[in-house]
Amino acid sequence: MILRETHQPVTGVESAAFDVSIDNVVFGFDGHQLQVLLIRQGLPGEDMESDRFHMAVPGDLVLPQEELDEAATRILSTLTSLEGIYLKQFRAFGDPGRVADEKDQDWLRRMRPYPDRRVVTIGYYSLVAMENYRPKPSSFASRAEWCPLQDLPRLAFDHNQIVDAALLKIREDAAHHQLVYELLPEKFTLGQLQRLYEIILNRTLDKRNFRKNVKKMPCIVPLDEKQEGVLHKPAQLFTFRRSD
Amino acid sequence: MILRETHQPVTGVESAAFDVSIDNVVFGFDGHQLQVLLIRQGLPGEDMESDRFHMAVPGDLVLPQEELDEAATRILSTLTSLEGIYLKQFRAFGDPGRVADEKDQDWLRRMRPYPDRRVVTIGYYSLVAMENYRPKPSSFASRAEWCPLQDLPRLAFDHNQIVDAALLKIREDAAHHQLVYELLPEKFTLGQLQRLYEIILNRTLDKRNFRKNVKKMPCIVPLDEKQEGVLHKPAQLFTFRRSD
DNA sequence: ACAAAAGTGTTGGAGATACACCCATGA
DNA sequence: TCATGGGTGTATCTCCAACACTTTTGT
Repeated sequence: MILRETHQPVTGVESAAFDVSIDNVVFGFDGHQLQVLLIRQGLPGEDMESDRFHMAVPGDLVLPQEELDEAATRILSTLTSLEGIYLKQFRAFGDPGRVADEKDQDWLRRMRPYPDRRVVTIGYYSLVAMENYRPKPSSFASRAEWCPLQDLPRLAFDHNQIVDAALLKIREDAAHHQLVYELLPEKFTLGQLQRLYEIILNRTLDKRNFRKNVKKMPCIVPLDEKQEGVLHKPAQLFTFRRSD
Repeated sequence: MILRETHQPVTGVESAAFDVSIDNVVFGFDGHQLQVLLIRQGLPGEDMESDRFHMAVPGDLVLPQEELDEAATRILSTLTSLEGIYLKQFRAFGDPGRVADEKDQDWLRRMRPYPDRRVVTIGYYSLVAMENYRPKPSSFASRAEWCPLQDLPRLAFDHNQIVDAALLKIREDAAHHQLVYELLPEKFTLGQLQRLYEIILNRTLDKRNFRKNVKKMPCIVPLDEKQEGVLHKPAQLFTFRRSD
């Protein structure tokens, strides 16, 4: 039976209305492992260290007149001060109970105008060169910080699931030679580039074959510079040329 | 400025509430071209032939306690009687004006309890063997019918955009040797299979090479049957074995 | 001198591409 | 007999995988 078929308004307004939110999974790369950007969703006046279960991926409600992509950009920059980052939508999450867990209710009741309203969230992911971005906490997000993917704590709502889904997605995308660019600093070594691919693709690569392929890519160009201060033979530095 | 930061309820309830809907892009294959399943969203008592601008992809609102995938399945079967079809989420559409067009307002005002509410829709796509499914109209959807992808009319809301996005998506997925199975009848010829790939991949394939590859797939098995009633040499029929 | 990562070529196999003619049927 | 799509094999090329040793720096 479809309510709208009767042309009568649905009864129980609140139950029919949804909130729509955005959750951004921001991946960083420190040269060794993938990291995820988390915020501490503190309640006002609460000790920030008190409870790790309020760790969450940076997300918030979409405003009434806002496009989804715009919302994702706004929310990320508000919560983490990250600007000019390419965000890509990857999936919607709409389990009716995704926000109903006991551990999340307290926060919701204090921070959301309609804490009981069902929330459908749109997941976005993004890749960031960690060293270029040292996120500063905003007043709302009590703290933003990088966390290695391996030791993610239990996150708010269904955010662990959202991170997992985002990871699957970037694995797919990387196999197709997309992205990657965003995760590295402006100058990088071929060793770093290879480690990044190995982590994303989740397998080891042959060094010589890898370098052969890299040489064929016109967008990766060598610089007249070498690494300094490393305790081994210094590597040549490379950079990306996007306009090629 | 973030409203929730103040811990005050947002004013203007209606403007902050969203409807969430599902739109299903169902592709069919008739042996020659791709088709899309459309419904005529007639207003009650209106002549069905009166206005082509109410053609739409089968979609409706998500119910308050319904998972998104469930909603997609329910909505498709309610509107088209199609059952047991694999639906895959591919993207969310949230342009604030996506439902505001003049041509759509009349229908919304009569069929939706809150016609002015912003609607975020989650797009699903699906592939169907056309001959297995002759959709019967339900009472709500005045008529469901296949329409060749080439001559889609102007559709309701932003459905043309949604169909385009779905098409892009299945092209991607087909390059990865997924799906396809669903689009063919139980018994098919290699010619049909090749045409299907050519249409989805949007390029021509070499017949001999194509057949070489097919022979290597254990899931495509020859039958002891030939085409009948065709005006050329009858082709051998094949079928899919999913359990291999 | 040693530890640690950088850097460098060749070979063999698998898979993709290109290509042209005869066959069976219905009209 | 003709028009239509069905059906078949070979030669070449490109891409990918496997594989080991020398080099340069800091300590």
